[in-house]
Amino acid sequence: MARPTIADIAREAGVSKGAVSFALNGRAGVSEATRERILRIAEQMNWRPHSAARALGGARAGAVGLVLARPARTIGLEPFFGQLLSGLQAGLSASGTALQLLVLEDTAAEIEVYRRWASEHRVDGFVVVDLQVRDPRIPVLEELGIPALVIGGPGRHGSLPSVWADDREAMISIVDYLAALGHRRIAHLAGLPAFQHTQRRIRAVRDCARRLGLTEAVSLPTDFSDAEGAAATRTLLARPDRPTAIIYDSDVMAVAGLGVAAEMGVAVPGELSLVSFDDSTLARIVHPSLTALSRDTFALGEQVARELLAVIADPSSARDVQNPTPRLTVRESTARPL
Amino acid sequence: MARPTIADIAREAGVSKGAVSFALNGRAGVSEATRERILRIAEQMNWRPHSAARALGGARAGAVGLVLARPARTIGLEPFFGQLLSGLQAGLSASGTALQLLVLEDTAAEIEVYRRWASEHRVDGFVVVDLQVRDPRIPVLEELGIPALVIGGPGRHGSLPSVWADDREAMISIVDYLAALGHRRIAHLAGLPAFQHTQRRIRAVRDCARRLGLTEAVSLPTDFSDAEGAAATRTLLARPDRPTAIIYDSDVMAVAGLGVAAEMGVAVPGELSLVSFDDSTLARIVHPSLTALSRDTFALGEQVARELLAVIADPSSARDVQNPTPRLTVRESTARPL
DNA sequence: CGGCAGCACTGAAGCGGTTTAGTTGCTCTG
DNA sequence: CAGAGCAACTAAACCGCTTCAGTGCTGCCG
Repeated sequence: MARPTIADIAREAGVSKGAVSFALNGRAGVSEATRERILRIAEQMNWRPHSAARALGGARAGAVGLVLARPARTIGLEPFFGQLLSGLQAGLSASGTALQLLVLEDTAAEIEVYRRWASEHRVDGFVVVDLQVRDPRIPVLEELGIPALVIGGPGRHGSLPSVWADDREAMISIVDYLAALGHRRIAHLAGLPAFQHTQRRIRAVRDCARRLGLTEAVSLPTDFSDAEGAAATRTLLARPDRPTAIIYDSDVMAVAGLGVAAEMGVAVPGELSLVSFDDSTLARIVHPSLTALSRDTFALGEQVARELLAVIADPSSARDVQNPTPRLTVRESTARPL
Repeated sequence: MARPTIADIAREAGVSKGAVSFALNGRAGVSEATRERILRIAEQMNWRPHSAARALGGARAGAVGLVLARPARTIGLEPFFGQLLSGLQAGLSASGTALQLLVLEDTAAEIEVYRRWASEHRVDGFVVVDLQVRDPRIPVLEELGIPALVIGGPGRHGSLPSVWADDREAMISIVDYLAALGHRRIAHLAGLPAFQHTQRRIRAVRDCARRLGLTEAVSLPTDFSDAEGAAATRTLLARPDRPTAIIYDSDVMAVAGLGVAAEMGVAVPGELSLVSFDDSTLARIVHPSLTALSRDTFALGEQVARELLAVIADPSSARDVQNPTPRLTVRESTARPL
């Protein structure tokens, strides 16, 4: 038989469609004996719910959306996203929820997709990343009234629940570590200034430098690309009073910076210490391996999935959850300055 | 009004639901004047189709599936997938088709997902990657009778259409290039032997070495991980008659190998030339930058999307399409041997 | 001018579930 | 022992859209 339906099961079991529906969804309304009989028949007929039919009738769509507005090519490169994706799926698969992924170029298009997917009932909720300073996506999602979970914060993300890690503490731990090694001239290659996390990290560096009396700590914004990371590193290293340590907001930029140092004949870690704000296999496999801030991105993804599913099931359960503060993993790229 | 339906439009336009459906889907059955009136009203009411309702009634689900059986953490690292993903989406978005992505650990689970998604009507077709030697997924997909497009080949992929590039020619171009530089001891760090493309590349190296009289060309299988890439490189470089050139099946392994060479004090490209079979930003940002085989993975994704949509629209249009053979991009990691 | 093809459109029947308003038949209670 | 209360189940509506068998009406041809 091609694709049995609950009507087939009902006929076979000699009950009504409604009874079958109750039985299959573990709801009250059928006796334990009948439920088991129905389940056995469904199993034996190899029945599977038709996701569209379920989504109709106002029920859940059985999927959540993750929309990324980034240049297509950075997405494959950032290990962060792969890890996050896997974690999300691990967390979602428990409830049989699928993940709809879309990568596109800008925030305007992203917002359009939120609108479309929400009105097409294609997803039950969204995961929002790369929180911006005055994020235009927030009011749209609030207006749509669809469950959405923000990764990042604490910060302005309206009424939407979030999962966040303490970027500020993490950045302070890096600067403290470098200062303890004896570094006085520290530079920070930040990401896009439009992102909230970039702002927080820049502020953390500034505050920390002030506290430690490091007058020369600078933060330079970039677009997160390897190209700008390399260019900025080159500029920094060409200065007469070049920094003895550089902190990169992403591992890709850190690796690019490492390449520039090698090219310019600046010894790492002898003459220059490098730290990446993001850890990944990438940071481990280069030589010298990079001291980096390790966070469990996979676990973050799982946590996000759990929270989002909770909000979908019960919108009033929305809350902000803190993810453990990332810890510094010391490798070969940092040492005392000469 | 909350979410207008075609019934609302029909009432507003003073026609039947059927007429509205015809108008909105560009089908015959309404006059041009009526169609425009209906479209204008739909637009004005901000109507969007309910994807589930459409998928019911036997129509399309409006999504295709990409299921990857790989360790979760490699997925984020391989730039190849990110690029492919973006390309796929670029190709799919034209027809408003979404991509359902799932990453899981093994092929058995992958097959289970094919079965489930197909019977739940969640997707209209699948993209299949990492073709294996006797791929168990092929017969399942054939049996399910659902459109599926294989990336990779030419090879045994049953009746399923494919998009493929000539790995063999590509590998030969690498070996020829290295031989022309004067290398005689060439090693090849291959990927998982279970993959068809691994086998093809190994055969190409062997045939080419024989033709050129390179008796010492060896291929070592790995699991594509940076760890095995590094370990195998270490083993090779520790040999008394160590190779003067190493070809890596992936950029991640190549970067890991580069790290090992630096660590062991083997100069690249002075004492050792390195070539990666996969190009990406990664290959460009390390120092020395890696000579690599460049293919337009984004374009590949687009092409795959186009072909898959064509097969979904008309199963009889299934065919094998060749993607341009990748070309070698020479960078800093290759030179004449000492 | 009758007949017939073709166009524009209607009305209703699904698609495969969920949900709700009954309907039985039974037990329990006062 | 009447009536309430409940468990177990049925029947039918409904979700939003597609599809198909009609139904008028027009226009053209012989």
